[in-house]
Amino acid sequence: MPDIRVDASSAVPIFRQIVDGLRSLIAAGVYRPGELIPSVRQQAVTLLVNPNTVARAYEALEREGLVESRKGVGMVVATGSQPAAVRGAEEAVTAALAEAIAQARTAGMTPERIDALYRRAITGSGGSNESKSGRGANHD
Amino acid sequence: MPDIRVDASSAVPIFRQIVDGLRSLIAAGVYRPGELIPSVRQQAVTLLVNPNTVARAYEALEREGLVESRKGVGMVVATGSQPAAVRGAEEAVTAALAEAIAQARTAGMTPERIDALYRRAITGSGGSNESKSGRGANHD
Amino acid sequence: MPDIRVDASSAVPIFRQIVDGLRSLIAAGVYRPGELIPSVRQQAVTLLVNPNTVARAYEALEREGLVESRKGVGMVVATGSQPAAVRGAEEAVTAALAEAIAQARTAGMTPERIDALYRRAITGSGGSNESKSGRGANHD
Amino acid sequence: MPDIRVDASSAVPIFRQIVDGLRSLIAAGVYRPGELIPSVRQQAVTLLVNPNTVARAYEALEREGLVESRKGVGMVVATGSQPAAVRGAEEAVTAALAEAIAQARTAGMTPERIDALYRRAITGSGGSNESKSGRGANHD
DNA sequence: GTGGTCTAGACCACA
DNA sequence: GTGGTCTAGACCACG
Repeated sequence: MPDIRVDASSAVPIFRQIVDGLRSLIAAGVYRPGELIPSVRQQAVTLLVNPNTVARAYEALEREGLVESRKGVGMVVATGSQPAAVRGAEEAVTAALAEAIAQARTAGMTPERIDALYRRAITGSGGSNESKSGRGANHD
Repeated sequence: MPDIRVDASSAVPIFRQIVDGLRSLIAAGVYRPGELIPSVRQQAVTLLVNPNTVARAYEALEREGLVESRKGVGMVVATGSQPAAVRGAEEAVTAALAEAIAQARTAGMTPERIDALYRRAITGSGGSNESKSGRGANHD
Repeated sequence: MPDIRVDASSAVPIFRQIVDGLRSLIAAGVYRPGELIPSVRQQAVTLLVNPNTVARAYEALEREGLVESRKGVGMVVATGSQPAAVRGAEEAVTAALAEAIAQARTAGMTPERIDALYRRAITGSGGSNESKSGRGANHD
Repeated sequence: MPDIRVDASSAVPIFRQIVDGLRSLIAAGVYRPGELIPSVRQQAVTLLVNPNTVARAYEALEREGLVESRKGVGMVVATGSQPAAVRGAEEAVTAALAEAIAQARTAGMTPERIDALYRRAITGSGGSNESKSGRGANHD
């Protein structure tokens, strides 16, 4: 399923959804080094978004070093991009988690309470890791 | 910490920082029902922001039902606001955590990996509960 | 029951609540011409409001001609004030109704629909005149 | 009447007039789900008000769930907004009517008298349904 | 003194 | 182009 889905009514900007989506696909090995990613115009048609938005996303991916533009050819996945994509995704997730945790701390929550909320959030969203996480967590 | 701090260079809007800060203070019981919160003008001086920005935050707090505006008097903390403030803060944190987790999942991370990132994020930001992860705590 | 009740958390200004309350008491004959109404200070204590607010209300009542200030004595109900109070109350109510109706019209509601809403509003608030109003309207 | 009119000298705030006006247009089906409503700047020019005032109205409409903001695009009418708009408008009118009726009751008016005032208010403002109301009682 | 509203003008991210 | 946010300064009703 080498396709991305974009939610226009989401609070997260469309160009960022595209960046995150492609980074995930590269991290997961769906797009392999050297492979061409869809052209800006094609991607725009596929996702039903403005080409400028796709171009902006591709530009960000290029700055991240995950793709390279080959003149006359298009954007190709960079060599060694897969671990970089994994790292980038983890950094993004860690930053998001840290922000949520900071917000919780300023609200005066104890680490235990934050743990409880995290547990609830991760189990409530399709997760099923309570048996192998080695943590006797009781999610409520 | 009987005061709010505002970071103008943050990505989160100032008025939202004020909302979150006051919600936390109400949740923590610093401001009790019936009590007056600082006036718009006074708060503006304290936080070094424009009065309109404070007014916007107060308006949002009123919509949340945490405070009530008394014309000519000021904004008083609503009765029963404390549990509502706690609930509101937890909902906001849970939503932020859920969003981060969703992002991680789309990047193909395993729950164990997400757990590791969460652990790193919470210990690196002032937390200190990694030793007691046996979790005898009752999180509710 | 010659007392007024004031709701500080209401949207209608306190001074107006006092005006409306006293006007109603005069219209109902509870306060009769020549009779003294409570002093500003006493009324302020009774209603738990700012004396300035009571003074403002009394001023409005005096402008309406419902009460007169007798120097050294206090505010007395004016002669012939009862029908004037009735008239004033009806004018206020008519104005409020007209405003609601105008709002409904700009929303594109038909007179029949407005009638239905009015019927529902008046029966739902302690009224019991659906039998004598002779209207077969179905209030939904 | 595919347009809104704003009365700056009215007691009702301009931004609320805009909210009510657009809600009516959505309720009437003039603006359909998915459609763009006039941009903040354009609406400001049309109504001769400050863009901030329009933005404030649009923000309120978004909180009501009647429109959604698409960054860089504009405000689009939300799906299922039409019945919601009708409901919202009727709730507002009913509340206004109920408030007027409550005021009348505290003034000691009988339901019949209130009916008479309502009749007068609705016929005096462009209505013409007094002939089909089947009501023998025309109290004025 | 209080909050509520409006104007004017600016900068930003996004599409 | 769009909406989102912030500043500055003003006027108003209310208590």
